[in-house]
Amino acid sequence: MKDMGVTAERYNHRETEPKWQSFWTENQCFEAKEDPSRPKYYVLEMFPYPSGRIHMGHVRNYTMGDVIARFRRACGYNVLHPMGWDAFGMPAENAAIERGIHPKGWTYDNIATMRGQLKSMGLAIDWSREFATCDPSYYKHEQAMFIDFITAGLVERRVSLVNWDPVDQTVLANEQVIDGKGWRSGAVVEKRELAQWFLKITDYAQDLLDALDGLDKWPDKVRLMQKNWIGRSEGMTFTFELEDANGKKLDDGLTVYTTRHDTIFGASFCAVSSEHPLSKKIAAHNPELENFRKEVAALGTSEENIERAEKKGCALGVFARHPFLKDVKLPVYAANFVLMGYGEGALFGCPAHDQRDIDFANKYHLPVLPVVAPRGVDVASFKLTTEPYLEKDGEDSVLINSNFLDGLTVSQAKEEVAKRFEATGIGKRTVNFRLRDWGVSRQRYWGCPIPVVHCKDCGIVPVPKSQLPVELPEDVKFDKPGNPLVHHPTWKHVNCPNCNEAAERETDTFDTFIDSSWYYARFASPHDAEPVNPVASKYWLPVDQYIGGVEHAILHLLYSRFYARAMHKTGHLDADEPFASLFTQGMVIHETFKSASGEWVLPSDAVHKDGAWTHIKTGEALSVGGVEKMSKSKRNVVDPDTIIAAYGADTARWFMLSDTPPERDIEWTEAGAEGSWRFTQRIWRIISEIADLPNSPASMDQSAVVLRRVSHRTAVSITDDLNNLRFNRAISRIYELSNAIGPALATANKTTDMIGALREAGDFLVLLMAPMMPHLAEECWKLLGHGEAVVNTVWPKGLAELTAVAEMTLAVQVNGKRRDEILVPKGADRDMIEPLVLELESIKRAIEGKVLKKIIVVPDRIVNIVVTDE
RNA sequence: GCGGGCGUGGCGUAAUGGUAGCCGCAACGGACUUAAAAUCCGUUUUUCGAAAGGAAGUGCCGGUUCGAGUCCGGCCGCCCGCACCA
Repeated sequence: MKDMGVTAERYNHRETEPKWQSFWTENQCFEAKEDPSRPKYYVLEMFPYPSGRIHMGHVRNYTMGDVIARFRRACGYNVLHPMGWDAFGMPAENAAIERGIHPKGWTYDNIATMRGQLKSMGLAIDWSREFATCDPSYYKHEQAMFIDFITAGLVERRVSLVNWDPVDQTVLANEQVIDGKGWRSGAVVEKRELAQWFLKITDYAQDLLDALDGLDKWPDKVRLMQKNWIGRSEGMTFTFELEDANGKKLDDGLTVYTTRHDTIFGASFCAVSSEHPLSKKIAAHNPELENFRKEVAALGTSEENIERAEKKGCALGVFARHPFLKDVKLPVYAANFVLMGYGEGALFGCPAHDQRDIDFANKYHLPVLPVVAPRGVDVASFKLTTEPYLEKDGEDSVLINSNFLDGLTVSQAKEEVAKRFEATGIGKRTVNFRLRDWGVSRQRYWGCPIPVVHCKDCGIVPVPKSQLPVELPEDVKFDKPGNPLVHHPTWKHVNCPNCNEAAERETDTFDTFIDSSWYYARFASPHDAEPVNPVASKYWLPVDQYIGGVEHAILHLLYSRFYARAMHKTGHLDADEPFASLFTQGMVIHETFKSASGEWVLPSDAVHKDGAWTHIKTGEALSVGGVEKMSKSKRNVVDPDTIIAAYGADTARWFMLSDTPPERDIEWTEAGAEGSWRFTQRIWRIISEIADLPNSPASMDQSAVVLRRVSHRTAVSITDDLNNLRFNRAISRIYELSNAIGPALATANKTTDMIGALREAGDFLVLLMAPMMPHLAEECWKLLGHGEAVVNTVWPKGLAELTAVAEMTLAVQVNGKRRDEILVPKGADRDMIEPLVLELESIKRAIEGKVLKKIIVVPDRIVNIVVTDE
């Protein structure tokens, strides 16, 4: 180990930080090895997309993970803290299209830059496990597992409706469709049917829902969001008989899904999706309906449009027979609000008890018959016109106008209808989920190739595992719209692995969410020949603490949970849940400024003068925008490199952890950063002064005990705070400890015992802050004369004799209002306390002339004297 | 529309149902300095008071409790998620 050459003159982060980073690397401090004799701790932050440079959000995220990693390590855990790159995706391809750079070069260049930036933060990461998802050595396992998924029945290929950009020749995600137009091309987006690959996540809908209960270390909010997303509902599917306008029975029936079978007597129409087979069939010889279908398709898929669109329908000219009332016929419409993808793509409308149905009924002059009403209401006069009656929680409602259901409650009526449907065989109880199967095909180059071959004789043939990976060709051009893999002269032409005849590769690539659905497991054995090594994964998994943005609450986290189950089923993993504990951190936000002309102005160019903001150069008046998430477009981004260069990584880390609770948005301020920087200097001064003191043992002498108590109690509370990810509290405890050391240092005549306490306090201060400011801690530790590095030093424990409390100050209240306080031994009981408080002058005054009712004594908490006026 | 969360000094925040405002930022006063910066010491919820000492106070109204920032009910405001899911 080389001499680190510490001097006490100044703290120079520019020299110190790289020095200790090299030290940690050279000594392989953070390289994790399986060791069954020690408890493991796997801490993981959501890995970054290599977009170019790290931003403050990364700094915050990785600092939190790093504090946990270093803290757990000091506590004796065998810590795994890896880093990698979510490296496939559209921005690389866009860079290629816009600037003629190859996606691969662009991506790996970005990775190199960002790796350097992350290293400058001094993260305790095992870099030997690093990989990028665009490495063929990673995605080949993804391909192999996909083939296993096919064998296991977890994959389906089917035609589905997609948003198609006719100019860019590609499928767009819903978020990429803006006002019905492609976000890049501006072309009007079409709906098109394409054969797509799907992963059957719906097979696990119930399990994914049920298992949420066991994820008790996940935020309730995320669990609830997933629950709503899975969207389980219990209802019935049943079939109406259909007839034409002349009353002639048709061969087809109409099967609908409903959760409100109790309202069947209030039904006044049926509606099907315009994509429903019945609608398509009739449209073939009904031009009006065909026009309607086109109109619905042209509306696009943007949610905004859907929300604004008027409820519209087109009569099909057929009628559904009411299942219980043989003379009642319900007109059937194709309607723009019926989703083909949910239930049966068909429903019956009960206008009296559904807002959407009543809107539709009013438009097409259909009856509105209430069938549920508050118990005791006058049935004859209970009428509804524009607002449906919706039963509220706890309200006592019963069925009316409903034949054999009259007088039953909603749940009784549901049960009765269900029994009758089941008895006659026209319907059955059904559970439906909102969750859709996961479409994983993307018509993109920069993604993992889907490892199948299309053979005109053999059909779809998986690529044999021995031929994996199916590597992306590098010699592609982006001169034409669409997927370059389709235009590549040779790549897609292969022989069928089955019959050896000429065949074609699948040119679609995987959704990048697949890449990020199992990377955490690959980190357990990143160089293994199998996707996941069973011994390593058994030891390291699940991830003990996962940290990332709440924006991934649904997709990434749900896909990962599904993927673990799919890997379990195919023998790749021995667990179902990837992340035992989840933490979602807040964003980094910053003030914004706008010029009179409406242009965003850099916050660093805004100066506050005489109560108004002006531009530092032009003097132009500026308006203050909101405090918002850092974004390039609003020009309120702060570059971590600049901050680290100016103040050092420790200051940046400290600021990202302090003041604001980690789950909330934190505002970046220059003043806050300077405050953090000043504190690093203050620590350095304090430690330098302590280091100049002679060596002296910590004793229990009275002059030492006061400070020693602070040190030891701080250790206890910081341990608790870090175990619970309350970084902001841990930091305020560090401030308190340094505030206690300052005055003690300033005392002119220090006893030997006091010096011992000070030296101990210095040690505690350094060790306790080390997870947050690791470089400064190492430098201080060295300065204090310790031979071993902080990184190899165990976490300090508070001694019981110093953390124990002997005396307590209890508040003394009169009628709940604080009047005085009293110092008593810990555990003092009523008999001891009562006489004491009644002797207090302030209490005597407060209860004078009143009648004493009782005295509440809660030992070690409070005393409350209850008095009345008479 | 449905679901969830949050309202505490000038600001960020703290407070197992038990002395509201720890800690930080900012501001102000003082020390050091030729001066400034840095540093150190102090003040800083509002209000009455010279002081001692009072009074009010955690968005608003009510409830439970000896005691409510915290629990319950109802409003008001802000934020987030989902959104034609039959």
